[in-house]
Amino acid sequence: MNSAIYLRVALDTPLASLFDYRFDPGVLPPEQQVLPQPGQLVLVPFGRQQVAAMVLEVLQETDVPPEKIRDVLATRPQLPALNPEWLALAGFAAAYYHRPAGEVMLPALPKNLKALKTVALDKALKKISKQPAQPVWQVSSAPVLNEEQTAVVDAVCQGNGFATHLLFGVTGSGKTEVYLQSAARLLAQEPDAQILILVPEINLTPQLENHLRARFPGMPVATLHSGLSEGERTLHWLNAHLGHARILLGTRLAVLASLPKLRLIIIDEEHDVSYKQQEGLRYSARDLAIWRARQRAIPVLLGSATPSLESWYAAQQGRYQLRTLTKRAVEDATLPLIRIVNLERERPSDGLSPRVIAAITKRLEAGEQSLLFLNRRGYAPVLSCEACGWVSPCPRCSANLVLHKRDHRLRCHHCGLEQRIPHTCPDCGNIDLQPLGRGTQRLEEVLATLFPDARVFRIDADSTRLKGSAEAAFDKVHDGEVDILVGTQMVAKGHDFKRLTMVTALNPDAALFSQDYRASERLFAQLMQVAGRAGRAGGNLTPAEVLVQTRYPDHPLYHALMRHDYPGFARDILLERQQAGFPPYVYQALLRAEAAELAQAVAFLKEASELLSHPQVIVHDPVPMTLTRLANRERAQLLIESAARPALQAFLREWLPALRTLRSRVKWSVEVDPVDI
DNA sequence: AGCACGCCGACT
DNA sequence: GTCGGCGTGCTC
Repeated sequence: MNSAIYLRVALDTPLASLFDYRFDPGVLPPEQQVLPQPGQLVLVPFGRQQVAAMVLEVLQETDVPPEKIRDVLATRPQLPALNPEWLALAGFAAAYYHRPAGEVMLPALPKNLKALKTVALDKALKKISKQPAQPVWQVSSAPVLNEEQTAVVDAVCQGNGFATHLLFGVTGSGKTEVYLQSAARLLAQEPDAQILILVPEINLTPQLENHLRARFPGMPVATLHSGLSEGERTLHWLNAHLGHARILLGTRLAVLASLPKLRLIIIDEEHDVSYKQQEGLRYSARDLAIWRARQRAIPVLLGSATPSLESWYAAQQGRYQLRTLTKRAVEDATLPLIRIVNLERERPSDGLSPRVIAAITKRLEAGEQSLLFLNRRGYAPVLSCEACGWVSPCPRCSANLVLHKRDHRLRCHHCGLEQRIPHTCPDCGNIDLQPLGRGTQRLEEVLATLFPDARVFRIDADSTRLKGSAEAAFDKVHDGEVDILVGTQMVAKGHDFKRLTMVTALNPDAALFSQDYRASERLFAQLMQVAGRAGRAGGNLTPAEVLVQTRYPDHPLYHALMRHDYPGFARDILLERQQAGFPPYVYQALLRAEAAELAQAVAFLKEASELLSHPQVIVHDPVPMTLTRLANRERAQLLIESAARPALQAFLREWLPALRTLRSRVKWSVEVDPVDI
């Protein structure tokens, strides 16, 4: 007879299996002797480490040989179990992206819950127990919605069960107000409902949080994003988990938060690439959010001025409900006039065409702001030797080192390598090395020379490296201490600059002919978004103007942009995608391999590609990645496609275990629904 | 992934 | 004679 009890747990390890441990209350302190339930955390020995584990099953017996079985070290009875719905969500994510369940579940929990010591957890729980049980909140006065907005709020709130609403509206059409009033109505109707609001990058878009706090005084709002301290993260996560927080505002990682009373999910800027995790578990927060809404039979509201083509296509097919806002909701505000500057005719000097210089001058005279958008940081993308053609290569990557003049460095934007700037050409000894091309630092320098009395300011990843400095930089622009703002895509997001009436995209052409078929979709979204920075306030200002400098003035993308015609652009691109057999008309997965030698990586992929076939799945030939060498590793990839998602999934379920049996020194990984190919 | 164990080259 | 290179194997 054997009366032992076993717990089957998930661990944060790449190993595909679950692990069984003996639960022996006799070895535990009295308060930890109660049997843990599925969804609860325990601590277990694993190898020579002690790790947190998620309980998935309580077992009376186990197949694991007795000599291997070890005892649970500690339990966490003070932490209520994650509910079966959450376990199912994490389980789905693990299965869909083909990673072990523990690799999804455990990283989704705050570190303080997983630590050996419980002091931080207990402290947070104590703090929460002192919060008012029934917080009193109200709704401060809200703008009256127009008809279109009202219809969306009605549809979202009155709908029964699961529905995906795609809220399509240009910048300034009042999407935020739809979010706020949908939230207000549901929270008023249901005393314990919770709402999840996802935003791309909370650090760059603090405005929604400010709006929420202003609109709902007293409302328990929790936030989750990478900028929180561990203490804050624990507190906010627990408030969501225990049902106290009524609104959870967060970045993509918040999609895996525990929200037992979740009633509505809102995804702002749903097309934004930052919803896709790009390392570790490469999940799409948008896709998981939609799965989660379906699971709970609740509505999900996706908002964008330039929806992802996946979402737009789903709306065309009727899988999503398209809700369009056609009017600018802000009084007086009009769409900015977008004009093309033909660089073949209007010759630029130092990257600035005469028309752009005139437009800046006009804003300076009017005391208004200009924004110059250049998606390339650093001083110049390469340093070159005109004598022999040498162009500052990165010794570790198949890329060039970028000149950062101010800190006298050459820097690789891919692997982070830094070098001093050489005085002579390493190849031929020539002393005349020239910066080639233009980055934001050089543009800043050019503008300072051209407009000596103007206050020129740059915002990019380099100028905002320190914590909090991005916010300070944006404040400076808001406070009118800047006349000409130079920025990368960082400035395209979220911020409304009240006195900004001119925006120029300096050099957007590169994306038109990129290898990556998604580049034009991203470019259109980016230009629409950056154009939306101009002229949001209306009033007594110069009419807003957006200039796009290009050598391809007849490109259809720019023509659609001038017409503010996302639907037209999307129609063209979808047709191209359909003809070329690209997503959303096919489903893809990518097998990536890296090794010291490219041939090893390719050989591994070749062998992998011959391992298995499936009638509905196409396995392409291995190819080197666009950036073949990264940090001295040679990389190649293999594309797998199918017109049917279940077929692709079935193939991967069989194929990946077989790949693991190929004993190879090559490091490999699989990505489902890749965005960068 | 960690973290062992394990067998071959350059140092005190 | 040891320190340490990373190949191979295991983690309930």
